[in-house]
Amino acid sequence: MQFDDKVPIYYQIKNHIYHEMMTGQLVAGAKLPAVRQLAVDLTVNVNTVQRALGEMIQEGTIESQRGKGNFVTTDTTRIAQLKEQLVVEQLERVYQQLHALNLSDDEIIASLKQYIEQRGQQHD
Amino acid sequence: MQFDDKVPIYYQIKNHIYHEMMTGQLVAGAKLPAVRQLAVDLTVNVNTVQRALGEMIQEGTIESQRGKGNFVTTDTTRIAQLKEQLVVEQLERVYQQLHALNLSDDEIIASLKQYIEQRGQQHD
DNA sequence: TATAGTGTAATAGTAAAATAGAACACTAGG
DNA sequence: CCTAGTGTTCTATTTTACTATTACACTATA
Repeated sequence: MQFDDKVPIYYQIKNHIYHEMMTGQLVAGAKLPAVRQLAVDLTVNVNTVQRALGEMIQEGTIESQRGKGNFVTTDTTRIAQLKEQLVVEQLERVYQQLHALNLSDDEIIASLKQYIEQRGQQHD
Repeated sequence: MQFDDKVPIYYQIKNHIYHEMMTGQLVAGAKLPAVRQLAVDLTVNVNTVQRALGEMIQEGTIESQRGKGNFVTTDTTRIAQLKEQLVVEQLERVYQQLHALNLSDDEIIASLKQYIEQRGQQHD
């Protein structure tokens, strides 16, 4: 996996797992790969994986069972809340950043539309 | 100034100065505060300021004159290009992140609109 | 009960970012 | 020429993220 060196790896691992939860690669109650396997897959150290998982356990996203493995929470409401929270965090950040570049509300929306339209002509 | 501990301070200082350039607090050709003064203003070490400025000098955003000070480039085209680049970088990031959370193109635009509308009812 | 697979924890070492402090180089003005 | 204000550079130290390695704790099962 390739990482952005501007943000901590353990933080990017969290986002990676969120991604798999939101896209259905990891459904509610599903067992995650073993921490040592994740470390190999992501080409990082076990402790770095553990740090990411530790925070997710703290926030109730995944549940740990010693000797068995780590599992996505079965609380689907919790997962839905998490997704909403992650989306809003992204929106807040981009809004703040573009606002700081002196773009108006309308310009922010327009620039995103334009970006996605142009992107659609080149990708997918 | 308050910093996000998830990203290097020198990097946030660059964004801070970009912000002032884009909002007209620092016009083309304007003299920046002395590095030691900036360090005080931002409650940060001189070397950290210098690292941020060094990168901006490299990319042609500001020009350094030993003994005189640091100045915003007079090349307004360069500044306009920079703004466009910074905007696109933000759009790319938020698009990638929201796409990773399984939002469609339309959902991404809709969620941003909704966020800005709701925000407008509470702020400014 | 032995063993393999799992999570957890602790120690030690490396690298990058940031800090603190000092020194050096240049400019302008008295 | 001297001095104050500026950018520039250097060394040393601290902190944080990450890595490497090992050990421990628990579970399932042959």
